[in-house]
Amino acid sequence: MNAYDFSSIEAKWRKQWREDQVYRIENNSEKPKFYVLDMFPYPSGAGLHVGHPLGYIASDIYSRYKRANGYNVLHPMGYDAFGLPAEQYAIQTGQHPAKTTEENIARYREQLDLIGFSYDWSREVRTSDPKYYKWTQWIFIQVFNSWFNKATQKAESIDTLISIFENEGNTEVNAANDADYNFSGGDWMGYSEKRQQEILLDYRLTYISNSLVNWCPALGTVLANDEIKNGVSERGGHPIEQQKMRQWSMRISAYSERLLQGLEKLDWTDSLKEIQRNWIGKSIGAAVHFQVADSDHRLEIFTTRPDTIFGATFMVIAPEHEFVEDLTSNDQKEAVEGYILKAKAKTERDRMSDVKNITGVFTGSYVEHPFSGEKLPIWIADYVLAGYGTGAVMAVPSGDQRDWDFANHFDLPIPAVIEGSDVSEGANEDKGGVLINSDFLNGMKVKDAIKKMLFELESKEIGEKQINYRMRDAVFSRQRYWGEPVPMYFKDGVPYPVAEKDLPIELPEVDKYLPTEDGQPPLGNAKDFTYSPEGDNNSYPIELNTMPGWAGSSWYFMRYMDPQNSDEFVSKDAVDYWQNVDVYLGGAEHATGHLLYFRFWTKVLNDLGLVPFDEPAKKLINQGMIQAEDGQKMSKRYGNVVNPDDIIGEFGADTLRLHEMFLGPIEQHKPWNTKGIEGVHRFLKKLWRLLHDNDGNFTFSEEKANKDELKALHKAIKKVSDDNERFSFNTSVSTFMIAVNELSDLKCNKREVIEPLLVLMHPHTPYITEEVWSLLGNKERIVLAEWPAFDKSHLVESSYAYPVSFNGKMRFKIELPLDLGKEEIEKTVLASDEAAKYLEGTAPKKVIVVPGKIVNIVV
RNA sequence: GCCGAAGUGGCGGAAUUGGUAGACGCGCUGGAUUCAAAAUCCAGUUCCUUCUGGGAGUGCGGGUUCGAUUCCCGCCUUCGGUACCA
Repeated sequence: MNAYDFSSIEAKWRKQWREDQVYRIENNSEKPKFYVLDMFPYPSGAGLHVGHPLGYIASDIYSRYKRANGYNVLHPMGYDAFGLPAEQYAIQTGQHPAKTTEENIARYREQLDLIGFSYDWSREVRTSDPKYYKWTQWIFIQVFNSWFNKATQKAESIDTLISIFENEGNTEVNAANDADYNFSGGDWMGYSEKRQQEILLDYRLTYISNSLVNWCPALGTVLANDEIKNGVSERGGHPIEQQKMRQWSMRISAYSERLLQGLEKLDWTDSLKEIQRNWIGKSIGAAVHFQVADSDHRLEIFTTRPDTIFGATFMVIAPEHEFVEDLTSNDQKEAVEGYILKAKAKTERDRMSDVKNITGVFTGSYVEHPFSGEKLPIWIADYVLAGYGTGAVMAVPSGDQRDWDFANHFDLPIPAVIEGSDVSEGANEDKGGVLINSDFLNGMKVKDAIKKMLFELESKEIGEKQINYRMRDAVFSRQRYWGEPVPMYFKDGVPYPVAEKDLPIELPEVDKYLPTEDGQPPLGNAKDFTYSPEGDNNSYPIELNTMPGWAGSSWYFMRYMDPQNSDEFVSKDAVDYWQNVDVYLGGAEHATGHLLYFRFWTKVLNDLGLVPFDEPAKKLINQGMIQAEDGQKMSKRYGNVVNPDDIIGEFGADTLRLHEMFLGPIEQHKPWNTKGIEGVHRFLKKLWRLLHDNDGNFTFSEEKANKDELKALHKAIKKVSDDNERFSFNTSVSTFMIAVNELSDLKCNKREVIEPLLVLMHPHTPYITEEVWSLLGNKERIVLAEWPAFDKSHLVESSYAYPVSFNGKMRFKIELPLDLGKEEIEKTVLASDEAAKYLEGTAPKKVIVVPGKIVNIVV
């Protein structure tokens, strides 16, 4: 044996570990469980660059560390394999996306294997595998067969709703729904099956609706709100249009409150929780009904400031508001129609870039102010959004800047209702003031005035307290090929779920991946894509939309627990043992997408009694991005991609792992640094030299370790344990370096010290530690070794070099026994020659002594 | 605009509970070894300075404290989220 030959060492152990199946984990164990999960990747054609494995390395270190500490650690990996790029490629080349996906996965696997991860690959999942998406479809059907009971704040089986309908109709039921009609139990019993199914669809947790969606013509599909950034598609940056389309949606809005409250008990970063809170967007206010003058209509508005109602001088409704036509007077008809036409023509982007441009039109109608009786004009303006609240607001120009801008532009009155407001300059949105010009609210503080007004509104029956959420239901249809088929067929225009025994509905073959000529999604190209339920000779059309990318990733963590189960999505035993994820690692960019849907599905499955927890991941760590050396994003386009395979070829996987960790804190963004890699590589060579003589022969000693050697070791045990516990893997690397430097200085290659050190380092650098471990004659793999116990007696010192400060500035050190009392310390320090120099003969004003820490002298 | 996170040497970063600022590594400088190089080793490396010493210093300005990178107030910059949410 000679120099540190990482290539052959790593190849040897890669093979050996695979043969020994050292990373295989059982569902039955006496040990406590621990679940460490990485966000699984989409296998793109470009392969991995050095930024991708950062989080995987960190989670691998943590998994190995936990395993060494006696846990049964579930640490799996798989692929989020459905997605747009494979399909775009298929459209261009005609290759089946399954084929390119397969190839990309093989490439990913090769790269991941080189790095030496401890994944239990027997548990791999792929969302595009029919054996997997069978259960995605099955969960979809469970969601379809559920409704949300607002009284219990839980999803329940649709059967309980049906029996309520049979007995008492829908007037009393408190459900999340889209039904704007009432019926009695008798009515229900008299309805046709079709009508009943249509009604149920308004209550189901997944439902079909004709709703305004974000249509992306370039991608040929609709997109969810979280897939749009700055008014264009996140993928590709294409323009978005608002369109009414028939879509499947999921009623995530029913879970707004629980998704919000659930954040409290999660150990996620504050910034990530804040992003989710903002996205959910809870606001507490009041719904107020304004009687439209000379009309039967009552205009319902939402406001968070009911106290400012006396400052309302006009109403504004969205261009899409349902009353637009009814409220438009004859002489305003032309103007209104022109305005609405213009508003419709604007894309999302135009509207956003047009914020400063104030537009609007008067309808010709008025409402009556419920307290003053004054007539207030109703305007239409696109600064009011149809999708939020009721799509109508009472405009209080002195209290809301947007209303102020609008009033200022159209010359409408701006009366102040808060003391001290300067309405000539702008609105006063401060909630700390006192009410004026407001009848019975005069002199009250805003908070009290809101309470009083709510009471008045409710007693006059013209309004009530209301809570609104910004988060909308999630569109669940994609007009694409490469996704899970929706397991629904249509009979008489009504959707029915496919029977469980007929799942999965497999993706049919098509001859082209584009929409059909009559505008159907790509699945419309399939021949005979129909379904015949048992006992029915007819065949019915199957839903042609596929599921969105987030479907498979919303529950994958459960499948890893029991990946081969063909009878259940996961067995009760497995999910009871493994529970939810203890540590989840991934990027913060999934804050409003994956991480919300992931929580949502978990809550639904929990409500339905299918899993015993209602949050998927207790702790979440967001790893930062590695930028290219030039500070830019690492991308093929800029030609600055660093491939981990190349680094491994030149320095080995241990060096790559160590270097990625040494770059800085895991959650921080940081540029790749090629120079620094030689430093960690040198360190590994130094470790190697510690155990090899000048001729390259392996050498070590069986002698007992002395005090200094044990001190160096136990200092490292303590520090590395602490650091690993708090995911500070960069500082554990520097601790290894310090330990090896000290042992090199001490010329210590004693087994008693080296073996525990190897175990400490093993999570970071599995290959070299396993090699040395086996050279030391160990038969068991280091992968299975126990974490060394820390013994603080090795660190106990009898004296300490006290830093002595004058006015907080460290001047010199003085070695004193640690058992010395405060007074003696003070006396000894003040009597020292060193101190005399700084005291210059004067007595100190004050002396602070913190035993074992510091001495500070004030002069 | 609003919300969140962060600003420390030439560079990546460390300082975990208010207690020696700059650990560890890179880079750089000088030296040893070598015919030479690679590799390795040793010493130095925050800045200023009148250099056996002194002064300044953790984005900027204040404050609390014997003592502040750490706590408080006000600003600046960078990054991330969000974008008329009533």
